[in-house]
Amino acid sequence: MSDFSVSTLLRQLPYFAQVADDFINHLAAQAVHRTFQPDEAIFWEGEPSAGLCAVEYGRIKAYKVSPDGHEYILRFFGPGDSFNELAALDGAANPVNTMAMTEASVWMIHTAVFTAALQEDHQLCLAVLRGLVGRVRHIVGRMEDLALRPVTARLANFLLNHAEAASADLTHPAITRTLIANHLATTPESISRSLRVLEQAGAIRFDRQQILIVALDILRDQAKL
Amino acid sequence: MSDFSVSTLLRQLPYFAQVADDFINHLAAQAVHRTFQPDEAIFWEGEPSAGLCAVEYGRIKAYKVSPDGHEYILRFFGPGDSFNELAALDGAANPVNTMAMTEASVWMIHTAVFTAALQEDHQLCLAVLRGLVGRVRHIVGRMEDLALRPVTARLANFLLNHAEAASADLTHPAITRTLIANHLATTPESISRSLRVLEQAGAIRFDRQQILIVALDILRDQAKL
DNA sequence: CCTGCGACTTGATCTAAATCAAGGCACGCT
DNA sequence: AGCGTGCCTTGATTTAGATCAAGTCGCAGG
Repeated sequence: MSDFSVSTLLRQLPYFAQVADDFINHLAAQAVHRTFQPDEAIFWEGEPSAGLCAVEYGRIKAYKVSPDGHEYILRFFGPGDSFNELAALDGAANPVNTMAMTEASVWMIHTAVFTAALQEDHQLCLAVLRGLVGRVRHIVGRMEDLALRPVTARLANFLLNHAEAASADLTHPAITRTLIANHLATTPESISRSLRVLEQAGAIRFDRQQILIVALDILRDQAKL
Repeated sequence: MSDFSVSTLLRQLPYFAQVADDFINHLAAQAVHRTFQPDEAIFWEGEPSAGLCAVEYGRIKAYKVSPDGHEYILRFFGPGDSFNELAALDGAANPVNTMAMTEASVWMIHTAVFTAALQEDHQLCLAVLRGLVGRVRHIVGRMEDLALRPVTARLANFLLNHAEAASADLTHPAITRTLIANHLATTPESISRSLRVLEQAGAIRFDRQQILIVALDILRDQAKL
């Protein structure tokens, strides 16, 4: 904990960038802190809203599970990310399962506190709206991927997205191939083969377990954008 | 046009339910009207924002096309629906293509007008936020479908959604099997075979080209929810 | 009534990707 | 160093669903 400040964490969230200091402090004072072990569930789909969550540290996944046990990961979160906006906004059930992939520290703002803040602060409302619009645009891209593109193109797309976004860098951490597979709605084996295809095409290289992007243009081509 | 009133149309949109009359009239005064022939494009993906669109009459589809010509329909619209909120909200390019499937009449509110309204009216802002949250929840369900469920389950799910929602009823209109196929990211042949499976299972019946839902519970079971 | 067109059905292949099944490699632990 | 244990790779096989190819049905127009 030491000199960590929840206010600072909240301030980093795009939603709260424009919000007055007092307001931030007010919210921060009501935030609830929890830590999680690797593979520990944070909350389950269908449960009453867990409120708005902000990641202090650690890596988290949001996922769905099919009746026959297949996992589909909708999104990864890292430090400075927030999640569960949907339930925090409408007060209905959590839309997905979330789980800590590493040790993680999360601050949670109760639904009632957050919605009250929205009622009061027009700027906050606009910021959340902006954030949500960006989210939907991103999701639409992912749907297009799932509906229209083969595995290799989805993978190329994934690598492109994460080339810039440091949010979930491909480097060492807990981003295993199985995780990528579950995120792209495919299998580890297919990821392996597709990585080989991209390597053959000259888009990427392997440096001792590391995926290195060699040619963005070739990658873009493979992504069929 | 006769005694049709744009204000009344806007008032029906969930976004504008709580907004003051003057404000509605102000927006209505600035709305641009256009009609479209069957199979006529309304706007293209990537073009500058066409603004917020409201359907007076007709049936419209929002869709993406892959490089190899496959079409994926994200959503259908009918009278009283609005679309292109994303571009209207952030002013960036239209996220998808839209096309009139039948003769259609659409009213468009310029992006600048709409965003100005949002700046001014907190209630409007909250209403749009609510609407968007609902949209994302729905989309997440569709993603889960695409990622985790086979065609028959997706189809069962589709039939369930449209059993209540009169918005796009399965009855006579332009909702052909090819359209359903493109909406569920599959082919007309697969839809045909899956319909047969659902019939066999006792979930639906055919009455001269019509799909009739016989047993909601069996359908729910097939949807693997 | 015939004719032709468009959408649906049905069957026969084909194919991308999932599943199944060994190995191999790297790292942590004793 | 020796040895698991996980994760990744690679190959063989299977399968859901796409594609290809005929028909069939219903309807509109002559």
